[in-house]
Amino acid sequence: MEDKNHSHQQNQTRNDIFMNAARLFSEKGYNRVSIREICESVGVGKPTLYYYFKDKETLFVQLVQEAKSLGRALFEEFMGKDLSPIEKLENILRFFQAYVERYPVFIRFFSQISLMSLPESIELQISPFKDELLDTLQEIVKEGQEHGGFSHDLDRELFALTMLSTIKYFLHLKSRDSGNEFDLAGMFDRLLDLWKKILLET
Amino acid sequence: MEDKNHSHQQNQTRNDIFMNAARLFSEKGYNRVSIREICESVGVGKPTLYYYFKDKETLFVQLVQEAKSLGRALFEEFMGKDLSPIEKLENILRFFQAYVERYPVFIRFFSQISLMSLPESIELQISPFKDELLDTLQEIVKEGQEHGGFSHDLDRELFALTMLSTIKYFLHLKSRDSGNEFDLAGMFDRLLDLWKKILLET
Amino acid sequence: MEDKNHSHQQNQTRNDIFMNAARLFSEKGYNRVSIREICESVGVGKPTLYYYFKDKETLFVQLVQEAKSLGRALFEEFMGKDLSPIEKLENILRFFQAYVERYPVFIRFFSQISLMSLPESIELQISPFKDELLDTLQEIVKEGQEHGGFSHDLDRELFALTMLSTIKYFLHLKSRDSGNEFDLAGMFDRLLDLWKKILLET
Amino acid sequence: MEDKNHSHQQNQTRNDIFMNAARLFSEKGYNRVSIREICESVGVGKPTLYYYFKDKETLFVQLVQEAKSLGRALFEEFMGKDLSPIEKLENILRFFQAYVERYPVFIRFFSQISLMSLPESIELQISPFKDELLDTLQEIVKEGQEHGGFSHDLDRELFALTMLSTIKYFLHLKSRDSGNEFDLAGMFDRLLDLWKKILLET
DNA sequence: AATGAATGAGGATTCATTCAT
DNA sequence: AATGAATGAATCCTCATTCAT
Repeated sequence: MEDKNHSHQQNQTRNDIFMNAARLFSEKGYNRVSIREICESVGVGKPTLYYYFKDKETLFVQLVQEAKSLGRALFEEFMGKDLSPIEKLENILRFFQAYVERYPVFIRFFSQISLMSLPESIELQISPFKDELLDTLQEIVKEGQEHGGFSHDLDRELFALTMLSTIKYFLHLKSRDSGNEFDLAGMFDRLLDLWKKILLET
Repeated sequence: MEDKNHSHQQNQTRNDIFMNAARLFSEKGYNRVSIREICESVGVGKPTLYYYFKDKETLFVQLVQEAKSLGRALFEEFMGKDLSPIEKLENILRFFQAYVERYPVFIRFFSQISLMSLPESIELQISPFKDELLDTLQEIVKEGQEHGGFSHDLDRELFALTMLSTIKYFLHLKSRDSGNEFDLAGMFDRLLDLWKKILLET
Repeated sequence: MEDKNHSHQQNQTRNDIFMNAARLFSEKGYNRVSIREICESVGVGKPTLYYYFKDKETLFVQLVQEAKSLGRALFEEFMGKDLSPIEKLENILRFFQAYVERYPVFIRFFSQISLMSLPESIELQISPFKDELLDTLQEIVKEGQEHGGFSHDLDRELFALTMLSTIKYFLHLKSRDSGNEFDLAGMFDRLLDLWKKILLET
Repeated sequence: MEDKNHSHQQNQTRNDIFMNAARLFSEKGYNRVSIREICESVGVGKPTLYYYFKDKETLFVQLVQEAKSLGRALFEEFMGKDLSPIEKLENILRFFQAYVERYPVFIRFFSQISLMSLPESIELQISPFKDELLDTLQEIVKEGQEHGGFSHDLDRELFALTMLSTIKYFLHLKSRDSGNEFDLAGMFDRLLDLWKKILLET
């Protein structure tokens, strides 16, 4: 039990740094958050941060990886095997909703990443991740066209891109919505209706 | 004559600073471009920059305003009075194409703006501009539904948003496309086809 | 039994720190070796080092004293009572050869000491040791002049200094000779020949 | 005239930094002198130093080059063409005396260089300089043996090394002699006498 | 005997900005 | 209209050292 406590305490500081950094980065971007600022927000000295993270860059990259990893894990929960294409699209939107609710800090952080002006060294480490979602969306549409009743004369690639950009835009809006006025769930419902109308031919 | 020369020279330096700053900001973001870097790229001393621009912030804001203003002027050229809704949508895409071709630096800069992590002070000055385009798009769709043959049971607001985010996303991709491999014109053609198919009911 | 083991283990760690510190200091100088570096090279935590040594300074000074003390012990082996002055000179060179072979780390360390830029506090503790060798050399030459057949009109003090600086220079060269290309023994033989030629008048 | 003043003022600060840095480095070694310390000793802010010198390393390397270059220039003055080997040796010693008198700061700095523990990057830039003097000394002895009446059965290489190390040792002593108690000139006179006695066979 | 976690002080360097000229 | 020189404040990061366990 003592061991657990110990290990818990250990992770506590590290986690505090982690979460505060995520929040600050998502609020102000990489360059405008200083190590000092992070440390002050946590209430530790600078060397403590450097005890847990090699440097600012590493901290940031680990943050990205963590956000991705949590996202992927959550995504799995929503991606059952035997779903119809429409259900899959629905679940993708539900997944983002859930992500937003469960990790509000990370979604802001995550939705900002692609938009931040980052040091080149970081971009290189992050870029490989980019837009697996686009592939997923395309495949769903393809599947839908093949045996899901989706309209055949629809530009598959382009429509997937449209869906992707819209989702991202909504997440972007939500992440900037400090007063919780933006009803993401409602917007996603309407979005799904729109997609259905477009995709399903009569 | 001397005066003119003088004044021309004056504008020349100012303009050099302006354009180099635009290029650098669009390439690397606000925070990662230093005054020194801008001055070196122009070949003048730092006080020269401060002679023309109050400070870094002012330089940036003026840049935004200039890009907006040029954009608006160009937009007028494409927005004739007696156009059908579809033609209007087509022209909006043509306008962006033209903007990209005519002001390649500014489009990159402009497309970065919303994405940059900016000091709060700047954010406040810029935000009022945001997304007049969304209104325009909504009105076109509305007009189309009223007397343009557009599908009536389409979520107007949402579809406009979809269009907006897709355009932005394409401009974003184009602005990051260093090797000129991204065929914006072709994509816009396909996009217009897609929109037509969706909007025009049979 | 357990106690002995215990105590042995204790000395082992202490000794590991000691030797690694000696090596690192001799390779890079006092300031450029960090406590972290020493600890990492040994594979212990920093507090362990501080358990055995009060601080960096103390560690260094103890290192100097140890090197000196080992040197002195070895020196005694080479300084028999009934040696002729020439034999004494020869044995001094042999002593340094032996020191180099037996304590390669310490000789590097030792030869660096006088050259390192050290904190004042350390300098004060070390300086008293300086150059007992010079006195020894002078006395040998004096003895040789008095009843060893050494040339009488030789500047005793100065020649001793010449001998000292040459020995030191050779040790310095040897200590920097990573590839083991420098033949110290051979050089010392030649050096002894030279000295004989100079000291012994025909 | 104004221009000269201007340029003088300009060089004044730079030179102040230069000389203070030389003094501090020679007193305490590279690592233990901080940029802050140099700036405080001159009375300027840190950015001023960085205005004149790229970084600490560059400052140091330029210092070395300057000391070397001044040394070489002075050396030329002492190395006439038609000198006898003995006169050449004498002049080498006189040259060092002159150097010490004319550039007391630099001699300390210069004599310390080889002894300092420097960052590897600096050592690489400096090492090419090493010990042209040894070659010079060897050639003089060779010349003396061939037609200067120097003893033929003297180990040429070794004796040159002996001379070199002794000179260096004296300069080292002088550079550490804060109270000006060490009579370098007198020592050099005695040294020359010793060398003559050894080199010139009867 | 040894450790994980934390610290305060200080390191070199760069920033946007301004002065006198 | 333009410059060389200077600055205060901030940047990221590392140091030797220590506390509680």
